[in-house]
Amino acid sequence: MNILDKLRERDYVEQTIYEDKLIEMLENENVPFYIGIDPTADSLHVGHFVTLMVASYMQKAGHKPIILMGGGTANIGDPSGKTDMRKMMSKEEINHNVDCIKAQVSKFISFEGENAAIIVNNADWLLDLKFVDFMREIGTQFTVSKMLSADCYKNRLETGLTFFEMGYMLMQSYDFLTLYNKYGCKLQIGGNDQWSNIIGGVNLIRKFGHDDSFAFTIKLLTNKEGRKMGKTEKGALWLDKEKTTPYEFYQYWRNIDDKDVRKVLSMLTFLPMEEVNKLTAVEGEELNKAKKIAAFEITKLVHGEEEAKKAEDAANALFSGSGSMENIPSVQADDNIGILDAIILAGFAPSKGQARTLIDQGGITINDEKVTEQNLILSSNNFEKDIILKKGKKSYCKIILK
RNA sequence: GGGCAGAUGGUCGAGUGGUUAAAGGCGGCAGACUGUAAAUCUGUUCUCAUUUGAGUACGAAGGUUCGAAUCCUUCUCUGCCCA
Repeated sequence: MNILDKLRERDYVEQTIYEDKLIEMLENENVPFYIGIDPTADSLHVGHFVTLMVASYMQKAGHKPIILMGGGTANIGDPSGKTDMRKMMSKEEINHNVDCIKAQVSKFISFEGENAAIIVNNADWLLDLKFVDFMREIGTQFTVSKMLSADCYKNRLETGLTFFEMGYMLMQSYDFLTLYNKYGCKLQIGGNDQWSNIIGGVNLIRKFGHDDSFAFTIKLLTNKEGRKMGKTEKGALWLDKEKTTPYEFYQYWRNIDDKDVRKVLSMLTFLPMEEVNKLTAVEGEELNKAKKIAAFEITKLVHGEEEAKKAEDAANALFSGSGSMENIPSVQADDNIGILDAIILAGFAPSKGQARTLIDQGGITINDEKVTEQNLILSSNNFEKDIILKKGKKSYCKIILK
């Protein structure tokens, strides 16, 4: 089975271009390919996860990943955020982010060995561009009428399309061209929302007389309602364990909709498809098994086996009473802390007002007893040293009195 | 450059001088039901204090008024039309 079919089997692939030639090339040579990541934060989130999975499969199939950091494009900001143009990020900031991201990327792809991945930054070539030269060399290769026929611009036409947004396509295309020339990069892989920008690059290379530039896009990870997965009340689901704890991360996948289990098993784990099929062949309550495995496997990929086990252990302890209480999320608190402050400390509410609401609504329990008293003081005289604070049905936090 | 329209809470979107901390939808959270699922129903959803209370808030800054998201002035931004 060729790699593209393999990716298709796992439902990663959305669109391809020049597919026959692409398959032929992938079968016959080791192809340098690139994925782009904007270093706008010091951690990746679930949105990047799928792309990294694909990159990983590609590397295992013998192809060389090039990770393109959008240090140049991150400078000016994302055109889709209309209201606030992103602040200029300093070089230090970007470098810091690149370092953090690299550590996360290494969990999926290898920077060693024969087809070791490399990281490049498009700031290296974009920031020094001369406008007129760029327009003459690259700008002449694009026709506005063609660009406007792309869906992504068509929609924007009514709400206001800036020149910058159109220029974004040129820059991304130029990235591909540069990587082609510098590293022999022949394939770009990206999210399907990037389709227009991606084929811009493919065609640009072809206009300069080469016929071996290719691309395919990856399906966005969405839930059954078509909404992007990985959104939580606290914002994005980060891959950094400081930002999203492994326990929270595990719980997110443990709680997904029945209808999405198959998708995450296939797209976010390396489990063989036969196993995925077997796991998801059942219905109803039985699917919980598949969810547990999905949660474990996905957490293991991102945080390592040890953290995944801890998260699983904590879940068992809290939900089925079988694991040890050792690994459940916990915070230290001063003795004689008020219940409201404890709730905030545990991260269950951002303000006392909301903590009160939670108590009023009967959503808070301590050691399985419902809390009704807002002025309750947690002191070591009345309680054990460790107190299990619970919000709602599935948020737990161990309060450790100092 | 000229004309017109608009900017409201996490989001969408009502509201045109006073019971407006601002309808309704979505989203979030909690309760019931359940499988740590979905659907459904109920409650809740600015901050602080909590018996009544106070403070902020309707793009920004001023002003009119006993009283403004609502009226006036200037500014910023966005869209549409004409050039």
